[in-house]
Amino acid sequence: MATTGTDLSRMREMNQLSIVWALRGNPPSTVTELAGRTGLSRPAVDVLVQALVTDGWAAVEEPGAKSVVGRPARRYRFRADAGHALGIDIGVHKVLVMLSDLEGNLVRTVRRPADPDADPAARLATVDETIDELLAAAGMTESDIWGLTVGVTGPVDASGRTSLFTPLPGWGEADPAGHLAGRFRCPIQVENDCKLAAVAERWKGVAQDADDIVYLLAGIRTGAGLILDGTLRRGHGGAAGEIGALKAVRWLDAPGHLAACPGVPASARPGEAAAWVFQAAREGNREAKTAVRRYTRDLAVGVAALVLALDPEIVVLGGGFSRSADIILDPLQRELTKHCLRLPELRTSTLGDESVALGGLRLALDDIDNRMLSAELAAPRAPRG
Amino acid sequence: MATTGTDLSRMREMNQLSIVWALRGNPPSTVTELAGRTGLSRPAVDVLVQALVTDGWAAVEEPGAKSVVGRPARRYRFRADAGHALGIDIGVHKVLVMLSDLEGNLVRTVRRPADPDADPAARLATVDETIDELLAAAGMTESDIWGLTVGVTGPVDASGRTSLFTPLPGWGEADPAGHLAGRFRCPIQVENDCKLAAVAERWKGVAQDADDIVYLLAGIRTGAGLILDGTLRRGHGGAAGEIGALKAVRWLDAPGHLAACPGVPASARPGEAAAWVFQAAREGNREAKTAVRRYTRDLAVGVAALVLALDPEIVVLGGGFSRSADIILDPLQRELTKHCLRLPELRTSTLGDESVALGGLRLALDDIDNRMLSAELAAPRAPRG
DNA sequence: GGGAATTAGTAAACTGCCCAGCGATATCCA
DNA sequence: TGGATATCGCTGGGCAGTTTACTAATTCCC
Repeated sequence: MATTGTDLSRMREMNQLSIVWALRGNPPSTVTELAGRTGLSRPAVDVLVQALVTDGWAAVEEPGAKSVVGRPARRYRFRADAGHALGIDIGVHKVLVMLSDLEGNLVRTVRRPADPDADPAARLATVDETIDELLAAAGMTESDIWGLTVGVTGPVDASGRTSLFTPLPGWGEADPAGHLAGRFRCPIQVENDCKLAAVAERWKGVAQDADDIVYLLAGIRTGAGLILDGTLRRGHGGAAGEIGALKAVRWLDAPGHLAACPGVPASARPGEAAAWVFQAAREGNREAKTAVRRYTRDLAVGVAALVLALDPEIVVLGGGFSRSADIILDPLQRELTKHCLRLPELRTSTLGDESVALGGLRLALDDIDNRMLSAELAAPRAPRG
Repeated sequence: MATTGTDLSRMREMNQLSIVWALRGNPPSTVTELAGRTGLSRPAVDVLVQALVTDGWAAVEEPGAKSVVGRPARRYRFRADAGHALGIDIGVHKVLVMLSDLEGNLVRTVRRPADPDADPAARLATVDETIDELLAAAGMTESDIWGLTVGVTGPVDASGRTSLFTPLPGWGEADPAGHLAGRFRCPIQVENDCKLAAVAERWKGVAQDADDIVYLLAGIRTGAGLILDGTLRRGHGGAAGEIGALKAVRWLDAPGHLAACPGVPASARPGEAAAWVFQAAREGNREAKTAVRRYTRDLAVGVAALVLALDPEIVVLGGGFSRSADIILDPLQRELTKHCLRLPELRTSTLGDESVALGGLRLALDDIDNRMLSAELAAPRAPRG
């Protein structure tokens, strides 16, 4: 811990930041309210917030509703539109890009389909087109983006590559960060999709109240993302949560139990087959119920390993199959009870397929915050890393 | 993040703390050196360090060796003896108590044997006697101790109980924190022994350079402790790392392969049996080698699960069997290679059976540091939580 | 409608802290 | 003994936040 000395100017910066933090996420606030939140005196807040206004970080909200006694106070709000962030989900079947302001309010979302067999160059071209469409529709340029995160499948190493393995054809050689660095000057993060989905669940999903979360991606692929002490865990090589690679954990084969269920229409694609089985199980089809039981049995081994390793507060069931949580949740819970010392709460994701892009937004916003905390905040422009 | 406003007095406290941090762990320092380390000006450091001296946190080191040109500078040192911490290991066969000063320098260690079958009351009585002996020998009283940590077997919940399970007879009902709170007024932590050993390895052991560590306790019992991002992970219920509870992970049975090896002397106690097998394997005994192979095969499944779940940088092999690392390490590494995506480095603990008490010391010292950071530091007395 | 009550905005004086700079001091070395 | 070098101790200046007091703008209530 290299606690470093402080002087007056740094103190002023810190107080200014504390006012930014007190403004953000709150309705337009009076100087008195800000003084209460920050612990500073009213005159101090006054001069600091006025500096924020002249720098463009804050704006005066004119009177509005006046229903209290005394002189009506000026209200200040954080100018969340001073900067923006992008969350980009490069999936197998789609590219999804979300744009938010500095407070995390969604400004615009653009989705484009992607060919599952597209090579990396074609896929990145689709990403570029999607970003083009979104920026044009929002009336922005690359320089308005202060940070962005790309979500991809497979474990991501420190350089932003997915060298170990990935279901995207040829993607091991792709360098999305390098590609996007060609047009964006802001910091670019690349992260595994499960990890981003986990972040999203804690931000806007069903796990907002928990600090220790295992996110389970249950779909055609199976994966996991871990949040411990409120922070995303990447692991030393970015491969945390890849428990599916263990042979004793039958995650690779687990979805096969669904596809192999007798009665599945021969023409069904993988995702459709699973949906068919879940629906059949719902209607009482014995063979479908067996298939689901086998699936959850295999799924549970890996989940139990993660639960025992990490002792989380909540396990979030996400991914495509979470739409059929009504069928999966009970058998999964029964299986987990067999394995675990202490059963964490099981919850079902409600974010749908936007979770990866959403988590990417959160990570980009966190990065912007960190840069604001370390660097001085001058006029609102992207604080450089 | 509730960044709160700062005023002058708080700034002074922070600067004073930054000087404490700059003094600590360094040889006696001149004002100029401290100014360089903290980024503060010389006069500021001067007045702050003098305040530290009058408060008893620092002391002047008189001249000493003078081999430089110019007027010799006064040298100040941190008074590490202003307070002390205890690390207490309540094991099955022994009670070990270690005393250190605020810099973590070991002052004294006392060890007493314990009856493996002793009930909690008798075991706590042994703990008390050990502490008595140590305090008397060090010429201290309970009030000189600013923080202490107790290491016990089994997962420890938030209340300091080991309610889930423990190899110590009757220990599930024991309340070591409550017992010690009777004589110590300082904060008392209770923690799982594997977790403390992991902390010790990062502090003074073989994993000082790593932030993501899996500590493997390999002995008559098998267990694990996790350090991620440089911090001990307890899990929401304190049961992180208890992967051995998974049936697919054969940790409970693994040591059995050693005890069941043909040729083990019938009279041997569990630990001696294992030592015999390792020695026999070293001498080329085929059956012993098979037993070791089986042991490491079972051990590796759980380790692989932890490695895949967390993607650590280093796996530390500790516990009683780590004395035979020369025999275990190679087969373990071979087994792990089969299971893992990316093999972390395997290292063998060198701390012996002091690691639990040592880790307890570190945790107690960390707690003291945190209290110093949050509270103001007046005269040196235990900063209250 | 007008005064009391209440709350916000503003200006001044005050305190505390760090910094820059200067002369005094202590030691070494030629 | 005197010069070189580096620390020590002190003083004035600047800056940030607090306190205090006063003015301004409303609402409430008689």
